[in-house]
Amino acid sequence: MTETDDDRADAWFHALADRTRRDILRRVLAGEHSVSALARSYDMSFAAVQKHVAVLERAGLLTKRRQGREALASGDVEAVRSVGAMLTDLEALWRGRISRMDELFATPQQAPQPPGTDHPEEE
Amino acid sequence: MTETDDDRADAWFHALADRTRRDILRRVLAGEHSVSALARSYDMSFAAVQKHVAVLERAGLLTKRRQGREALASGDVEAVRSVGAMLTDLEALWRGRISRMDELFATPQQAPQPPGTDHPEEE
DNA sequence: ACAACCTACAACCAATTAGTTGTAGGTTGT
DNA sequence: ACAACCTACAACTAATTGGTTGTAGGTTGT
Repeated sequence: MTETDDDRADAWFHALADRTRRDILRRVLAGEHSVSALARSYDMSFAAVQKHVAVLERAGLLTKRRQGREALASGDVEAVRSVGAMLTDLEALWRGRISRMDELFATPQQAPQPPGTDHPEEE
Repeated sequence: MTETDDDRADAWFHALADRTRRDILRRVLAGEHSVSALARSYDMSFAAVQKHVAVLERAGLLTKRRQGREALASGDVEAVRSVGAMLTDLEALWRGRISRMDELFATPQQAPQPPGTDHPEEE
């Protein structure tokens, strides 16, 4: 699998960066809804809503199960918690200045790291 | 001022939906960095990094202050917390779904809810 | 004064996105 | 069987995005 953490985070935040999708997510977290029931709630075509649902599904923020002719969508609260955890990690960075400490202690010369984690000079 | 909550949330999540911007945010949460210092950390043009910083700034996730010829960027942890709070609200919606299921089992008869009487807290 | 540096912004390009309409296939009730 | 319904996906368009290069103005050190 080539799915990196960054890929997952990209998908999460991209999915959340649209108010219609956030609203859909709210509804399916509160309870199961069929795609067509969701579509009736918005002033756009069924296909458009279906695409939004697909984006949320690809990001892992909701799951669908098939019941007869309907596709019932349900929010995945664990995924939502994972996104929240990412932000908590950001807060921790702020609190602890972890990045700066790494630089000061762990790198006598320079740091070999994933894409562009060079040392940012003195200021 | 016509900045709605949705506009703000759109900007937040859009800004976070790019791995370069998330990395920049990590750095400036850990400590102040000049734009050019940031730019040196990534394999792209200065202008590209500057645009990413501008996106984060417009979203309110970082602030810049001018010192001499440098623009020093610093992460705004309060904004990060606000984003986290949005996700917590989403979780609360999900918890409400469980409460309603409880209600369903608990009250086979009638269920006109007197507002805010009970507050089932469990996970 | 002047070269080196830092920032800002415009103009452009390729790729992606959010919407549309249209078509096709599976499910349900009569 | 058939009409009504639900879903999926393709094809298209307009707008946005993430990158580029180029230009211009302010700051610093010699």
